[in-house]
Amino acid sequence: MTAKRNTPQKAAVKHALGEATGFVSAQQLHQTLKKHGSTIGLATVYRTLADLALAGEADSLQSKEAEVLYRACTTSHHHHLICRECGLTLEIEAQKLEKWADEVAGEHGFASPSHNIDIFGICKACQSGK
Amino acid sequence: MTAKRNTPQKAAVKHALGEATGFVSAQQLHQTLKKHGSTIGLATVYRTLADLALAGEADSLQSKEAEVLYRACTTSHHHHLICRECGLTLEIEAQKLEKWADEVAGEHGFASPSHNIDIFGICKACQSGK
DNA sequence: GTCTTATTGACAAAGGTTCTCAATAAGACT
DNA sequence: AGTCTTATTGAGAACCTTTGTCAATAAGAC
Repeated sequence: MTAKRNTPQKAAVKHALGEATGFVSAQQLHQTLKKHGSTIGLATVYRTLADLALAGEADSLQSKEAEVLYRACTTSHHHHLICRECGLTLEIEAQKLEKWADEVAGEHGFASPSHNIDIFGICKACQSGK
Repeated sequence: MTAKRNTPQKAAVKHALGEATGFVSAQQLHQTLKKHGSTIGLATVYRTLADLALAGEADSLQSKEAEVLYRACTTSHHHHLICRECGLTLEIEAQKLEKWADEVAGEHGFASPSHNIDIFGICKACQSGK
């Protein structure tokens, strides 16, 4: 069996991802880690994030600037409400929505439906903040 | 005022985008255009597509492979049901959904809500086809 | 402690996209 | 038609994120 090993690097990435508020890029995480004294390599950050995303311990999201953003999250299926200014992220559930999406797919004869649903806006703090 | 000019290149990109079924990448469009004898530059294709997207004459979408896909579309707001196999794309409307997304944003104090909603699946043809 | 091998980190590709800039040509004005 | 201004083009370089390479390291098992 593929024996996974626990390394300080993986723990560091996990921790840094947990500390971050909202979504962060692999590059940002790498910078943060180095700033805190780590000598971790960029490739390792990418590899670890990909693993976490695969394991369902992190959510990934394509930003408009063509980079992938990650965020620590619960493993259950959910969507996001994201502030365009500060990156604040709320997890939202939507049973109705899941059902709706699957229904629409079914109506048109599509099998194995999946979906991308993310809502963006400006959060309260950023509206009043400046 | 910024005076836009009408060039054969822009017309060519528009036309090629209209001919394409489903979403295509800038690179694909560029290949297609060259295959048809055009000497258009890659940068021009990118620029034109960005303009079209801005003008609401084309829809853009981030693929999983980190490239941006474009598609000619009606200017009204809508979402997509996309086949993962062949790229067949249906435009779908969802008044309820729009309302729901805005409500969720409002409930959490978010202003200027917008959203990304795309549904993926395997279309009928691809299910039976092979 | 020793051994095996998953993992690391530095660097080098590999994409997609944007920038640069001289050359071209669209539209306006005669 | 001819001239002028300047938006636009095309070729390539530059940029950025991401993935691959590979010798060196160290985690876990014995």
